[in-house]
Amino acid sequence: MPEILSKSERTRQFIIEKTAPIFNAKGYAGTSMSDLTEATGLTKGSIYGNFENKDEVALAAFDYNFGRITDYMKERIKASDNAIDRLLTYPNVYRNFLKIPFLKTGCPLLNTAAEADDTHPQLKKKAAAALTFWRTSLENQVKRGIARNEIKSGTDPYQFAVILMSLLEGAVLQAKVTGKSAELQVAMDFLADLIRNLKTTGDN
Amino acid sequence: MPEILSKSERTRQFIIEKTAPIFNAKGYAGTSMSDLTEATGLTKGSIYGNFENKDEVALAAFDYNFGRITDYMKERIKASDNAIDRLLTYPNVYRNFLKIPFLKTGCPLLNTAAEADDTHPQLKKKAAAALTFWRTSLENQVKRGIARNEIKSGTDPYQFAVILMSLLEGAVLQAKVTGKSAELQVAMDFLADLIRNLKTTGDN
DNA sequence: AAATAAAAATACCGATCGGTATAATAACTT
DNA sequence: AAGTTATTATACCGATCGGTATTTTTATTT
Repeated sequence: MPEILSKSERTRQFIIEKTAPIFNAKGYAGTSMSDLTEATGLTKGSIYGNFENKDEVALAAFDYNFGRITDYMKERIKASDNAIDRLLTYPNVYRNFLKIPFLKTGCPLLNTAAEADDTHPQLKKKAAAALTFWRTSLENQVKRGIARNEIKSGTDPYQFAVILMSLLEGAVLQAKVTGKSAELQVAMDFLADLIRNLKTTGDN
Repeated sequence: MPEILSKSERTRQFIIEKTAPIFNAKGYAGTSMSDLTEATGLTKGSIYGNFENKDEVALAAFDYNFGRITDYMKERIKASDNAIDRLLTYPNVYRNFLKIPFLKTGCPLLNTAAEADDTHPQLKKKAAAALTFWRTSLENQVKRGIARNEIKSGTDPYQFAVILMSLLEGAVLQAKVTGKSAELQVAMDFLADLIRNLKTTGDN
């Protein structure tokens, strides 16, 4: 485990960070190698010295983009100590989706899934894995809430996770294309109510 | 109003019908002029004789794709005579989304909105208009249901429309990328319950 | 500091991109 | 059926596409 990152490791990371927003905004097909050289200030020789081809940059960029939003959420979720408040982090954060700087170009999962499902098997696979990862994480949050008697025992973790994700992604899609967050507010209000209804009643 | 379509009008329509699925599958940036000549069997000269440029074909293709799903739903909705059953048409149809032939390449609204929001102002505008059209249509269905005393008077048409659309689009996104319709089933079950809960109780 | 290894820049490749004159052909009009 | 108009095919344009071999520069090791 190197204390100091080698030049190539640093450059590789630099390329990913600089190009990830471009891939998210323009998509895989819409992003060209010259977009990448422009965004990084590097030459094609340098980029191809660190990545095999455009695909490899795109795949790394997706991981980076998804990792960023995952970290962002994780950070905010752990600020709460009970299952209901933790779940409420999702509507609370996504309510302001359009104003979160690194999400200005949209949800990487949404963008990548929509583009890649019929065109790019490798990206599709990554998007599918990210979706499963997210869903499993939500399911675990619900399960833990049930175990700690904070969430009603009858709650179906899988169903709840799918509903939450559908509401988030569907509302983000609408907000992004209309430019308004009214849809986001209404959907997040609804989701917040759903979550609060998971709460165990005082008795039992 | 011509009884007989001119050659160019027929060719124009032919081009739209043949290329619309390609645009939906590959997106605007991912679809090339040679994709269009290949799909139609025509030459570039012919296509450019009927359309100004690639943009114009793409815009017409979007209208065609969106019109198709709109007609498809309208046909099925009008088979029911009360507001609840009419609304239930959405979960009933979308439950089988992956198996509906002309939707194999996904929801045109979802695909176009996701790609165009940061890249193609004209397509974005069309997607936004389609979204508003759909939402208004849903709102009117709810309002009519309230007027006819089939839907609870307290129901918020705007909120309901946004929730329904979010659940549909969000679930379709998940189903398309995972290749399974389990998410679709679960989300559509939930939506169907939501709709049934709009029903007026016997008393009032 | 010199030698060596690694990384980045340059210059180039063939292929494809969207688009356009122009020529050939087919459709309409009389 | 002949003449005219509209439509389609051919052949080509410069620009850009993703990618690579080679040289120059920069890191790293000795």
